[in-house]
Amino acid sequence: MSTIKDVARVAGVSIATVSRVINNGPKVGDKTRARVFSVMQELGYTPNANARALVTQTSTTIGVVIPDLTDPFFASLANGVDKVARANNMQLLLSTSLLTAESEMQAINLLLERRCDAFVVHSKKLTDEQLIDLAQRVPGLVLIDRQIEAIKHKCVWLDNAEGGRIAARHLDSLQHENFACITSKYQIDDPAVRLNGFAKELTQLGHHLPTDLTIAAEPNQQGGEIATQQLIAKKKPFSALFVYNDAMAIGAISTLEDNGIRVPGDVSVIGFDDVLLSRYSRPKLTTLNYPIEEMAQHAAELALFNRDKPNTQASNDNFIYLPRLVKRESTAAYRK
Amino acid sequence: MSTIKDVARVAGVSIATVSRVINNGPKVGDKTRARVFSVMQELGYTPNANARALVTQTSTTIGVVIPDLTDPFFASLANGVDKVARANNMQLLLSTSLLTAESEMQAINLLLERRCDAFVVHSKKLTDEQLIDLAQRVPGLVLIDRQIEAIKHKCVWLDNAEGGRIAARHLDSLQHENFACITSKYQIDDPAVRLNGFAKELTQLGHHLPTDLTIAAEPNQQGGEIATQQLIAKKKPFSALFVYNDAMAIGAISTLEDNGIRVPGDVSVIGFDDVLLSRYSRPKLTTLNYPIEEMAQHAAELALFNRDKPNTQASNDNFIYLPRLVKRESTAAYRK
DNA sequence: TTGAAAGCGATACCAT
DNA sequence: ATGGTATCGCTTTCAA
Repeated sequence: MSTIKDVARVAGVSIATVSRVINNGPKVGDKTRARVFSVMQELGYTPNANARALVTQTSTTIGVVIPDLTDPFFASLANGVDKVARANNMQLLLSTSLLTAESEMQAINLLLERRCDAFVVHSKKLTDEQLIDLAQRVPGLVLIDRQIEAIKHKCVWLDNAEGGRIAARHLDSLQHENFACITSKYQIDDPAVRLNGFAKELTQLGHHLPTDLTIAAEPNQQGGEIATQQLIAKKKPFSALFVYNDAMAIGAISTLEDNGIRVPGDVSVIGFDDVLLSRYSRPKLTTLNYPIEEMAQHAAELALFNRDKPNTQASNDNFIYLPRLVKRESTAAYRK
Repeated sequence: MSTIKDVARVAGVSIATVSRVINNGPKVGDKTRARVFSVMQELGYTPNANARALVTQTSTTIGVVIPDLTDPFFASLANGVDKVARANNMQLLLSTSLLTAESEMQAINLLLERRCDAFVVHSKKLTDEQLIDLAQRVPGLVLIDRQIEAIKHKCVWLDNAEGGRIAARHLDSLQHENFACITSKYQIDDPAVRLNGFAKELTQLGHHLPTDLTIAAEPNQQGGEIATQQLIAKKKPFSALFVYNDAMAIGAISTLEDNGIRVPGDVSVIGFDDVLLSRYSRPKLTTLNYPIEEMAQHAAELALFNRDKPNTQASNDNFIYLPRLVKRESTAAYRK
């Protein structure tokens, strides 16, 4: 692969001049510029971004840490960051973190070594302390889907509790009286927060969520199916079901219908996340929209901004997003 | 951010020694090694991957070009490459190409500038000539989902025609006699090849695919719905429907059922791709599995291999994958 | 076992 | 308008 020196030699100019041509620098003679260009073409010259990063101290990359690309939720997250990268002529460096704290840390370290200009990190396993330490050392680092008070100006997150409350209000407004709930068995605290918001608001509204009608399962379709079977087995009446996420909700619906329970005729079901799936299901799922792509864009822009500005952490900003109710077909008014 | 010099200075050794410690080099005194390590810790030293890439001439990155991350198909592709990257202690550099030839080329160029060690490129817009030229210049470049004879040892692709044939055989084996088809209106040639394989095989089997029962639409759920409406409007009988992809197939099913046509009772529907969706739909979709993640892994490994080996292009290898029929619930035997 | 120094491929400042 | 050169942070001989 040819270098700037090769181009300079063939074109009969200095590397300084070639550099100017590459970067559309000022003051280059028209003839010279043309000649250099044609040599670049001829040699198939491509500037070396690593060398450039070394001297300019900017890598024009944004790093993203997510557990896994195949989850559409994280793919949307990455996509949001990619949009910002494109808009700034930068590129996405992806670091998947799988499930352990160790690999989350390693994923971040790899990005650090690349000297990314900005970092959007989704971490559930690292401790608050580890992340605070990191955030302090790295200006352009922003956490997404995590709320840490000490560095809240570097956290972009969703108000999960409010999501639970919105669901409660929605079902209440449909005159439901008997509630049930399916949650995730993984304690990464989102499930608990959502459920808590839901239960509290229900109480506020004068209802009651029976503890034995709250089932935890794997947060996927099959988990939803299993949890629903357990729910049905309780033989206690319920007409409104709040489910941890859309995949589980779809599983729940299919099990309900397999048992002759109509949705939303007999039971209203509400999911969470508003992933693609929810629009394809039948009945189409009522759910809470999680604007992850928008949040990711915001996080990326914030990270980029922080990198340039020194410590603006005096800022009192709070980057909380609210889930939005998307009424589709799986919830309806209660019929006695 | 501290550099190797800082570490050397504080530790009272030369940068050469620090370098040896970083890379677990041989011949370093135990005391020295320990001291250097502790200084690295103390200073929060992180080696600069760009500088390292410059001198070693390897970036330990694999570049991927895909149109868009939000399409689960491409997310799976990227995930396959990421697996290989992880396995080799490398990282994923992502370059999204959107839709135009220009931006596809630009996406590739950006990766070239980064001096990725390997490249997995999904390109539908660039010409054969452009890609051949590229493949010749860049040893570690492999095309995925594209078949170009001149560089077939650098192409990993799926036999779409065979997919069509498999679908035809499946529906024939279920005693169907009247066929219809929904295809994509975008001529990136996959649709035509699939359809062609389907129609040809049908003819082989003594059937006939009426041209007016072949409808083209947008390759998404809504497109599937619209096409199905048009199909129904023809008022010609059909009991077997081959659809370009799963999203369209799910749209087709919902429109059929909205019109009182049961799936698979009245009409059998078969999709293509086997994306997540197909397992969540009701009835669960019979489809053709497109092993894109596996193909992507293969492509990445091939790219890595080619980078090391010089020109092994004399190799007569052919990297064709076959789609696999996944029977679920949307197809059934024809009932008169 | 350790250090000095060349060099990777660019940029940018200082001359001319 | 153009060239010379120090420099970015690191690896890697070659000497000591």
